[in-house]
Amino acid sequence: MNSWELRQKFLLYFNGSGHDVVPSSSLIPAGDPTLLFTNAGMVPFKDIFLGVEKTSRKRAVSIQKCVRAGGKHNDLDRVGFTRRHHTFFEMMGNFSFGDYFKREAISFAWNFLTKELGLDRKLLWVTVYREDDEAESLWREVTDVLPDRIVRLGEKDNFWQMGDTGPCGPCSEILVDQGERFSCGSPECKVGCDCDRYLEIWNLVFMQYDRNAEGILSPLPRPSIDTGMGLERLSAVVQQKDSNFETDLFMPLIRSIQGYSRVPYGAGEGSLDHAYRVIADHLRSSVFLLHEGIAPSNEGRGHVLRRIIRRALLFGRELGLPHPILPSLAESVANMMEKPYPELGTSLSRVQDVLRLEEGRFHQTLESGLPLVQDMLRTLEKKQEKVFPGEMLFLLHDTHGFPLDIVEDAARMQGILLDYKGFEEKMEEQRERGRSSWTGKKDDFLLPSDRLQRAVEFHGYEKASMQGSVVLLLKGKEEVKEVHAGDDVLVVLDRTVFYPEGGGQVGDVGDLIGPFGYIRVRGAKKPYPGWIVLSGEVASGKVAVGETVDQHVDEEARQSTERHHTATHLLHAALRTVLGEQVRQAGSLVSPEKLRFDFTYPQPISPENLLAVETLVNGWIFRNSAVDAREMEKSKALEMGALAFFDEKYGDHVRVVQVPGTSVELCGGTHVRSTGQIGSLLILQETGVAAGIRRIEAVAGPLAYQKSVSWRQELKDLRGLLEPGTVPLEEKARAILRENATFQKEIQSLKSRLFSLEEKHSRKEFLEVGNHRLAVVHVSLDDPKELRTRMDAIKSGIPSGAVLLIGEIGDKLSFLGWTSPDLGEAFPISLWVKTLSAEVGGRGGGKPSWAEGGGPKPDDVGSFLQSARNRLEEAFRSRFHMAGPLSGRVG
RNA sequence: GGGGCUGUGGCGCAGUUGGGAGCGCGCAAGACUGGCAGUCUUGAGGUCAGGGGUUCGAUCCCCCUCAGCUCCA
Repeated sequence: MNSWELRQKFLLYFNGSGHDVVPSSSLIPAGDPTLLFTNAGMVPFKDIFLGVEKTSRKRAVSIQKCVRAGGKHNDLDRVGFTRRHHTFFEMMGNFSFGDYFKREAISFAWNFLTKELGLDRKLLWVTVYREDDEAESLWREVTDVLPDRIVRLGEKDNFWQMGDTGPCGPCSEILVDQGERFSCGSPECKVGCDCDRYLEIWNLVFMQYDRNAEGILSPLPRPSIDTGMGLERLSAVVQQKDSNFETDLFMPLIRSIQGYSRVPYGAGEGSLDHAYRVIADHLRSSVFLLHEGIAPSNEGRGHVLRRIIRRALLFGRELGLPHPILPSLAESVANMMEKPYPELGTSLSRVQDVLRLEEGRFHQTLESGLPLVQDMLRTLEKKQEKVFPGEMLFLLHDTHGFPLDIVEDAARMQGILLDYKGFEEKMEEQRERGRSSWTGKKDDFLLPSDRLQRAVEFHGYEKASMQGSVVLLLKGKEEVKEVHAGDDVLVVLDRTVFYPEGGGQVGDVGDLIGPFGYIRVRGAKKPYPGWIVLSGEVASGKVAVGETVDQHVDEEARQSTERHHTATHLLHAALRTVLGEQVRQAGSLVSPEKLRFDFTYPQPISPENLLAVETLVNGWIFRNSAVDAREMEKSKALEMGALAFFDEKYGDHVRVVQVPGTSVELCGGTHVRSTGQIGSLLILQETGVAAGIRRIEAVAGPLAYQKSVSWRQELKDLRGLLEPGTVPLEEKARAILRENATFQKEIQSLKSRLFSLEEKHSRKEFLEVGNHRLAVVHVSLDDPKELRTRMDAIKSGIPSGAVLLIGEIGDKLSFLGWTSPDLGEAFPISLWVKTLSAEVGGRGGGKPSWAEGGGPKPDDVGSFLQSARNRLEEAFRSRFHMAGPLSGRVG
């Protein structure tokens, strides 16, 4: 029986007994920031069991896709090395919400296994909770389980709870005896043993208690049922396979992988079978996670995904798989899962793109890191050392993102150990740096949160000015009763129109006008929930606690901020429309000057897409839709599909800002009344801020207009300068650049011809000693590089000899010396360059046969040159008169 | 938010006491070869990411900006 038939049978069986078939929900748990991924079949029903969500549904059946990886207890490392561990799996389950209880649950499960699937009851065992007599007697009553096959176990195995408090209860498991050969061999081996012999296939949870904070259990009014049976395990049992990986849920994929490797897959027996299993498992989870819009990144879910993908690639190396390999294997997954999950096909090409990108990135990482590892290992070998330094490990990890597993593998072959302790120390330093830079910014607020009896009322959504009375005053860090002109102050009013910094929106600025003085407000913050603290400076007079002040928010700044804030929401929606749902807000800054929006996306946004986003936003602005902002219950907001982010905390009542048909977000900020007020949006730049996170900066309203005016002016000025006539400006500019390049080259070649002509005329002035020639040439220059061109011209006429070029440029002298290769040793010109440079107060040096130097021009250039020439000639003459047989003075 | 690394012909990369910008592939022309594959010769192609500083002189050292990678928060 293949897995597809198994799915059908399961759903049909329970549907036939009154269960609604509920399709698998997303791998990203909706509205549950505590959970990284959906990791059990009951996750979508959690709120029902907790009593938070009301439903008319009494019974449900589902096959829920799940991911277990990352988080606290993560056994990612074990996947592939056991028969049963997976990162991605499917959980079949039937659920009762206060409807049937133990009797039916037991009966349904037993009947399905023995009657529907025809499993032999002689192979089945049952466990119940130590104190659950009811369950044991029910097993005896409603099933024909063999009497000696019921085992009682303790809380560890057979008591289930969701959290420290809340619904919980005993559970009961059905196990399959796989036979002697799966046993660990211990004489103690029996049900409950960790080995593979007794395989748990179905867990029936009897939710019957509610545990309160003190740990006391009280009976639930409406006990419920939650069961879970892994599709992979059941398939292995039904298909009589030794491991989950041999079933039709994995084998097509494993065979695809095999097509790319020379290493055969040995059905659990081969030496590299674990690599096959890791890759197959990880591909399943990667494809499903990517399908959900999760992108590989450095944090949270994306980080887990990246680790999974990279781990698959790591094992791909063991099998010698080619690159890129993941995109084609992803297709195998999509094909294999086509029947239950046809939607995989629609996202396949996007999934493949991301995989290709990530694979390439990983490859790059390896290529940059591997040489470093090899070098280090060679060095260690030379030094006969056996420990790979932690500092190097840290460098590999921190700078190159290099997987340490690979280092360990490579090191092991030389018997070298890794200094993980040193690595951890470096890592801790890094963490400390991060922490201190973080908390260092946080200015601590001195007063305790209960210093304020009543929460500050916020009226900034409706108006920009109102009265309020002064409740607290701080001068610097000290609480005072009265503040005076020039003081830096913090002010708390009983009610305020000043928006406190939050949700990315900066705090308002404005004025407080009291009876005896006024304060210029620079910003507002929210040090604790319910507090709003204004900061500013007393501009004149004095202000005291208890006084009533007129508050005025700077409306121009506020309006500009509001335009930017609403524009941010539109931008977010447009990005999701153009680039896809994987775009997720990763940070935002909304100020009067501009908006800055960070979001997850794996690569730079193409100019076309950026334009498309900008056009879309402006279209929405011109449509002038009303912006609706109101408070409502959180559950209702989520039902509307409001975008909420996991790093934000919201109470039961939330504020929802909606542009009908375009954008719905939970947001506490202030907004324009209708999109038309934004005027227009102009994207200024798109940049990267970290791997996988892009940043867009933009301006709206008058600022956008001003910006475009200044761009127009720049263009106009350029046109005025370049005078393109009817030719497009860019083309004109290119033409000028091209022309310029040609001129440069022509000048170069003209100069070198000129220099070689000059050189021919002056050749007769060269000093000749035997076959050797010496030239000391003085020239004036515009560009120090010209010396080289001149040198080329001169030395081409000197087969053997030396040249010293002295260039005058501005108020400096510049020397360039050359000797032919045969004289390099005999007459090292570098010494002369060095000496002469020092004489004029500069420095110089180089190789014996080629040296440069220079310094400030001496007062009497003429006599310096003369002296230099004389000394050089003298040295040259004496050197070669004595040395050479060609000196002409033989005998 | 805070660190680390990288940026050199179209592509992949070298380039240490700071002293003439290089290699491989690709491209163009020519030669060898019966043809192909190939070999050889010659050549074109560079704001050394951009800007500033130190210096007689900067691809190299220092500072800033931009881009990419990466770790921490």
